[in-house]
Amino acid sequence: MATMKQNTPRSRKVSIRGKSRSTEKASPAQSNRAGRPASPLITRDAAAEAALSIVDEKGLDGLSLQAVAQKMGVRAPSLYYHFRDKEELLVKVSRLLLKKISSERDTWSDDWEARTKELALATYRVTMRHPNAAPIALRFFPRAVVQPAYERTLASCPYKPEHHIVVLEAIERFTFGYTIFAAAAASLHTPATPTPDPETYPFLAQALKVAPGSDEEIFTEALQVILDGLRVRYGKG
Amino acid sequence: MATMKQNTPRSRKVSIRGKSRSTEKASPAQSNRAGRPASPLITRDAAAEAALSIVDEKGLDGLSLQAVAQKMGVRAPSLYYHFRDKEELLVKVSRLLLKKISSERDTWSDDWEARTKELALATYRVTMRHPNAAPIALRFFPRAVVQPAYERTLASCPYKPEHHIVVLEAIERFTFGYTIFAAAAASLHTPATPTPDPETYPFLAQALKVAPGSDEEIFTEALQVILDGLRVRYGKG
DNA sequence: TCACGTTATCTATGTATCATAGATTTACAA
DNA sequence: TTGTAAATCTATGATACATAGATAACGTGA
Repeated sequence: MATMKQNTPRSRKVSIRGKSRSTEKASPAQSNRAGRPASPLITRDAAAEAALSIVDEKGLDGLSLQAVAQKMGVRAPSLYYHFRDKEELLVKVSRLLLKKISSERDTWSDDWEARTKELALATYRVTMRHPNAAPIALRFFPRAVVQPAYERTLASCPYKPEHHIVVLEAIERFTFGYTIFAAAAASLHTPATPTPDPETYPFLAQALKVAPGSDEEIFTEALQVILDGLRVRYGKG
Repeated sequence: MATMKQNTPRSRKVSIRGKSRSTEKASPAQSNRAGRPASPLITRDAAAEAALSIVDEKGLDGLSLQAVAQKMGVRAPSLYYHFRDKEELLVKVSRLLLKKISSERDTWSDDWEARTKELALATYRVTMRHPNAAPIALRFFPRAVVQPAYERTLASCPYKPEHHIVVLEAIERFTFGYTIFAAAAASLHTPATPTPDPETYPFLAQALKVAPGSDEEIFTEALQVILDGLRVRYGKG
């Protein structure tokens, strides 16, 4: 029996293993043998983080379970102990993105319009930091998760209840839609927007020439258009 | 020589082959032997149509080249004679969708705002007829193809050139973004929007109860919010 | 302290899909 | 009539998702 424990003490072995595995390329030999490790190598959160970073680096097509496993220093099938299938991992990634959005600020305004702008901008910024992951967020968008946020929004909404759905949908879908669209354009695989030929497309060419500031400024400005529109159309004081 | 033409005339054979192949499940034996057919069995357009119908029926995950080939009564590798890879087929599908949008109406208004609304609504309607295909349109959105349409829009745009980009982006991204978001919600894989518990989410529950009409009406209304916003913010008469 | 069930990984394998290579047959032009 | 190009096929390879079963450490109760 004592001979069974012949190898180096557990704690040491664990730390070595953990260390080498956290490096970029993981250990060259990946792992030695099967069996339960001293402490778990995989958590759902860590797997989601690994997946997100792979998507950031190599795009959606580069996201294989093997790549995730390699980044974590484990073998691909081990992930199935923590996730039913790949889709479940992607769901976790989409929630991770939502979490990043809500923690983009630590305080949020009380004023409805200010708060709305803050939330929209946070969504835009976080997504544009992970443009390749935007389609994941779109596909697995967890409606249930955002309900509390929407409830809070409506609670301080200055417009009449019969307009609430339009207000909510207009802002939500504009924000996510605009952002996802912008992310798709910034992502891989999308043909770059061609510079319009001034001869053929004089208005387009001119519009681009005198366009204001950054993409984010354009987003903010477009959002303001919606907020102005709501005020005009649904009253307020 | 005459003996070589022993079999039934070409035209007949073709029609038989074409007929059996155009049926839902294609011919049971799929095909008999290799070699160039009397007339081509595959066209790029037909393949895109087949792919779209498969996506409509079985979702994006159900879209395999084998499924497309089966629907056309051919073998999967034959598609590679017409497309470099699967992606090229998807590009074709995204153009097919754009084509359906522009042919949704046969006449378009001259008035800028009316025309804008028509185009947005056409986009919404066509996309919602193919919600599973929306991610394809998003991913392979052919910017170059829509440039002429945007040029036309700007040509009659009542606002100043320095606002053109915001106007264009606000409307384009709202339209596509809103639509794609709505499509994603209507598509497979998305957890159904949970009905909010009136106890926990009183505002949300109330908002849904007094919500106006159909989804399309909400979209139209939200679009009008933007158009109103543009008018307030950027003048006009 | 030991034995045993549980936990968390592994290896090995199966299956599906994209993609390529090369064979096969027809059309068409010289 | 004959040869070259066109358009399909079969056969095969590579890769990714997924499952099955083996393996080893943990933890708990006797």
